[in-house]
Amino acid sequence: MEPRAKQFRKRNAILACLQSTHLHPSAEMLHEMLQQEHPDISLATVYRNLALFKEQGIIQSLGMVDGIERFDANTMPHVHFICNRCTAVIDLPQIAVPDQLRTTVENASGGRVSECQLSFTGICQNCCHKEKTA
Amino acid sequence: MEPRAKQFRKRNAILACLQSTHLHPSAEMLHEMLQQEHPDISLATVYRNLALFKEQGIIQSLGMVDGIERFDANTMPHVHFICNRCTAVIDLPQIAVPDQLRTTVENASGGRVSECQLSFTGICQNCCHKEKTA
DNA sequence: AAATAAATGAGAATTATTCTTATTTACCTA
DNA sequence: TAGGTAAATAAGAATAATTCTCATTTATTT
Repeated sequence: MEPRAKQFRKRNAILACLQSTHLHPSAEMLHEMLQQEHPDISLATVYRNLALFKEQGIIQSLGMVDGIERFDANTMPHVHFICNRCTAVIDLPQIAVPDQLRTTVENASGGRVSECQLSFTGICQNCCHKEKTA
Repeated sequence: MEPRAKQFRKRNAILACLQSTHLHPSAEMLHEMLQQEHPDISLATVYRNLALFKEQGIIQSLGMVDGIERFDANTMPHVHFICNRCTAVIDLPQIAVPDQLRTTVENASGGRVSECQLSFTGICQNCCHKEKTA
C-alpha cells in the first residue's frame, strides 16, 4: 500500500499529531503528546521536522506566545485569539480576513505578501470565569 | 520647570528614542541608538524599562521577528508589514482594522480582548529590488 | 548482504532575555 | 546643606528555548 511507510515514521507522526489537535502546540507540547506512541522520540527531531514542515509550507508558525513558538497545521488564513493568562491559542473561524486585503497591502507596501496574521490577545472565556469565582 | 527631570533621565531617553523612530526596534537596536547620547547605558536597563512601559501600556510589543522582540511606541491599532528577508517592520497606515471587530471577537470567543494585531509577512520593496538587480 | 543515504538521539552550544547584587543617583527632611 | 531613604542603574551571571554537531540507527537500492 504505502511503499515507503517506514522511512518517515516519526516525521509523519509529528505531522499527524499536529494535525490532530486544535491546541496550536509548541515543540515541547508536541513532544509530550508524542511520548505515548513514540517514547523514544527526541525533542531535537520535533524541532527539526517542524522547521522542515514550515519551509515546505505545510504548517505555519503562529509566532511566539509568552516566549515560546506555537504551530498550526491549518495553513488556510484564519484568525486566532491568544490568552495572556493561560497562553491558550483558540481559532476564531467566525472571523475572516478579507481576501482583497492582500492585494491592497502589496500595492501599499510595494512588496510581495506571502502570509497574513490577524490575532487578538486578551483573557479567554475560561480564565474570565476563574477570575469571577475567585 | 520640570521638578523631577533628572530622576528618570535614562528611562525617558529610552522612551523618547523609541518614539523618535519608525524602525520598530528591538531592545538591542535601541541600545545601540542610545549609545550616542548615553554611552554608559546598560542593555539590562533598556530591557527593564521596555518591560515597564509595556506593563503601563504606553508602548506595545510587536512580537518576535526572526527570534527577536520588536517594539512600537505607537499603541494605536495599526497594521504592519514584516520582511522575511531583512526583518524590516514597516507601518501600513493605509490599512485599517475595523473597530467593530473587537466586539465581534469578544462575542465569538466569550473572552475579553485587550489587543489586536494584523500583520503581513513577505518580501519588502527594498529586498524585491535587490532581488531583481542581482 | 553490502553500500549508500537519510533520519534520528543525545547532549553540547548558542543567544535573547531575565535576574541578582552592589553601586549610583536623586529626592526629601531636619 | 548634610544625612537618610528609596529608586534606578550597570555589570555580569543565570535561564531557557532553540539550534547545532556528530555518532548511531534505519531504510532503501543494487
